[in-house]
Amino acid sequence: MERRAGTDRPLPEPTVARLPHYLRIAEELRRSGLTTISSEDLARAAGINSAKVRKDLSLLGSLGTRGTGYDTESLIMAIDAILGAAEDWPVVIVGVGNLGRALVNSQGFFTGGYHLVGLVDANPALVGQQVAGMPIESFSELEVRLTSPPTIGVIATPAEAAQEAADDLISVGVRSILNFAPRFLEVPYGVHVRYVDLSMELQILSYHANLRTDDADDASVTPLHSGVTEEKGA
Amino acid sequence: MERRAGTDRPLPEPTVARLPHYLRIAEELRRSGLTTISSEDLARAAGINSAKVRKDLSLLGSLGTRGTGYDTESLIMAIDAILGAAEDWPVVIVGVGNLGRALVNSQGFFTGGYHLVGLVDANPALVGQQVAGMPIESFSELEVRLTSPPTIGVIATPAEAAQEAADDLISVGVRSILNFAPRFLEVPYGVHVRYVDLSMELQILSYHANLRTDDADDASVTPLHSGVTEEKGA
DNA sequence: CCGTGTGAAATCCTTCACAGCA
DNA sequence: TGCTGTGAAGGATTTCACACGG
Repeated sequence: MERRAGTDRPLPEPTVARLPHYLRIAEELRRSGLTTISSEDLARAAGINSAKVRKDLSLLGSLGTRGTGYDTESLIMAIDAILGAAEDWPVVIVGVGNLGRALVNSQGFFTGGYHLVGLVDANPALVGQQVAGMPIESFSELEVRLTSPPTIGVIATPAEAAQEAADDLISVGVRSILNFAPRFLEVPYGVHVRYVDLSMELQILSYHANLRTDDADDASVTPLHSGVTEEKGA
Repeated sequence: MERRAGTDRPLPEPTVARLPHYLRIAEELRRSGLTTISSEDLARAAGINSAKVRKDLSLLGSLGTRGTGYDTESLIMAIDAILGAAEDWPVVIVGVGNLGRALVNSQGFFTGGYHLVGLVDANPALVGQQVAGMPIESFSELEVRLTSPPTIGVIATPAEAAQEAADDLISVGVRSILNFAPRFLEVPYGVHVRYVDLSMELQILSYHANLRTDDADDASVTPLHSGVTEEKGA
């Protein structure tokens, strides 16, 4: 395995969060048959400014051609390489309620680079049922069945069950967790957690709605993904 | 309507994004019967550091008591006031696929301050069906029925339909949009958009998994919510 | 004595602006 | 000439560290 191009130090998180956007846009371009794109156009499509695009992409190496722009194909390959999108990572979902089911059935969720290898629920009434062809198991069943640890664990349980789900996932070797439960997770050093909290998103939006109510008018737009990130470990 | 306490200028976005966490933690404390909490403990529960907590809360006014900490009840009231969580905002969901259904049925999504006033889908086959007691409508039906604009619009359509959904929502007066579709939305000045992109979350996580593969070990934890935000308007 | 509130320092990210290559 | 790559400037947020009030 080669190291990636220009950089050696880890990319800034904001940059990492934008890479999937660039990737998606580039893939769309490819479908449209376009072979190059300028930072200006990429920026427009992503809703950001072109300097940010250039800075981000320059961190992946020298992908562009002066006077021309970025080659669609090279862009896709470079971002794929960084995000590991070529790897087809195994994913386990814990918690098969409304959200868990929606994720399993959702078109886009497992697009490109991810496949479901397990569906776990603590409710014995659900164990044994099938969702989209995948049987629901207890955690111990999963543990016995899997030969290698899933790369990513998705927690879609109620808040009360989230910490235990995390502990279980970590015990089978998961080091990256996507947590939909409204709970902060305590995890050991080296484990990565991302939080997606749907009700919180509404609250953040209503802050702005509320501003407009009190005040005159406000006028900013919050874009592309939310994101609080806490450093654990160090 | 009174203005809020200490501040007059809008809060920094990272602070706004953390307020819902503090709110949730404070509500839990209240259920546990605790009446005060220190910035240190709050920080631990939120997975951040205490200076950040104090800075954030100081922006809402002087809520704490030196030597003691923050009063749970005052904290809740202050954050509720800022987030408009006492208002019970009307919400419309566009796109009743897997995700849309999951949101409608999801416990936490409409907790505290939000209620569903409309469910829209462009698919005529779905219009007329009921989901959790709410009938699915076409957009024009919604438009005719509503007397006042919903505060928040949630887009849970496929990517191709997202821009049109946004345009429709804006045409009925929505100024805050939560977009689950993997598409950047073009919106006029003054409209707020937040993006939640599930497949993107996996990609961001696998970046870190990929790092661990190439390198030795990495050890950061990405916390509380992701977030890219683009400034539109100004 | 304890823990908040807060200037000041440090860090991180974004934006500018332009040199340099195609 | 056009557009990338990038030092340098600017802005924003986090963290430090400590004075002050309870």
